[in-house]
Amino acid sequence: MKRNAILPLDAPGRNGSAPLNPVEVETIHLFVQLSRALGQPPSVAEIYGLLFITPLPLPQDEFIDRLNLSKGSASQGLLYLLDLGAARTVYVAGDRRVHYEAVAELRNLAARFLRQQVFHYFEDSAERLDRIAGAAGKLSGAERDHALARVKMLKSCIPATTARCIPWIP
Amino acid sequence: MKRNAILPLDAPGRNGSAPLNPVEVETIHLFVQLSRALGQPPSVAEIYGLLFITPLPLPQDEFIDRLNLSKGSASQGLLYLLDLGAARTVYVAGDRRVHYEAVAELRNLAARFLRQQVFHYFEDSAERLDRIAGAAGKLSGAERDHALARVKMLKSCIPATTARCIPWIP
DNA sequence: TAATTGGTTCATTTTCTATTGAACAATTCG
DNA sequence: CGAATTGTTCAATAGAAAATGAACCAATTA
Repeated sequence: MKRNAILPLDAPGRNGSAPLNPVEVETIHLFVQLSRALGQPPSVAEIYGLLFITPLPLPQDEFIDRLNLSKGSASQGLLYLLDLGAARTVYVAGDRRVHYEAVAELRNLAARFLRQQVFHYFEDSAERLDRIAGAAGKLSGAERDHALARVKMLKSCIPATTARCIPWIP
Repeated sequence: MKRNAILPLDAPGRNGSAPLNPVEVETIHLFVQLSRALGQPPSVAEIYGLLFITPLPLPQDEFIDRLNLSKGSASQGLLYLLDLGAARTVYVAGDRRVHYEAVAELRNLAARFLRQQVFHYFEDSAERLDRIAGAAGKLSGAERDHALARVKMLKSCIPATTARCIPWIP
């Protein structure tokens, strides 16, 4: 059976792991909400939320136990956050496990997110617009004029938008 | 059976409706791509794409026939676009059917989209942040300090982001 | 008034996405 | 070496989201 993706207020804390306190619950809830706006999976939001509010680096087990996640979700979610630049690994002496902490430079994070998750889809749009313009040349009068005007509109809009949204940092 | 959501290059054109020409196909494809980035349903993107590239107002039937959509999808999609402000209705003399045309002021459209579909999720975030800060006060030293710092960080970031993204128009 | 047309709604079905957990490295420990 | 620990991968599955189409309403027409 699948776990309840909604907040595990009653996290069992199988091992020695404490159940989530109210601050943690609310913070995680906030990020889950955010994730819906941004179209990211809730499990990833839960992981980032806990990372974000916890002052110490956490190992993978901690997420599995306290958030009641499967091994797979925890592993994948953490790798995803690393790739996104939203988490980094930390060395902890005397512990073989990899520990993670949140990257909390939210500005850079947002920029990276937009690039990787949103504007990625626009990469070939310029090329496609050229193809459309080419094909539009072969249409009859009114249709052609309208199509060319539309292409022009998109051409001026799409790159402008990406440029305007990411002036901060690579 | 369900229709193929991927581009109906071979649209049958049941009635007198012409199959999609290359310009239309490519334009629709572009908007479908865009819709993935923005988390909107493909059928809505198809509808908007056809609206956007067609010089004349179109009635609902046109979408059903040419995009091979179900009645329900066409109706819902068009209502959704109206609500979003991405389409408007047009009166066409001698035709009882409602006709639609694209609202192509892309700048305003983007602003409206962000407000309705993205920032809507942040509405109660300030309230939640206050609650988190309240609960954080009851934690022990280091945890409390960290939590309060995090809340502060979010408080300065979230409203700033929404303000920065929507300086253009209501 | 009955039949037709244009349109919406919503329960069901289909498709897609996220999550799970077992199988599989790779490393360290005894 | 064999057992235990840590972590990843991926096929199977549960759940969420989108699309369908039949039932319905309202307006028009014959």
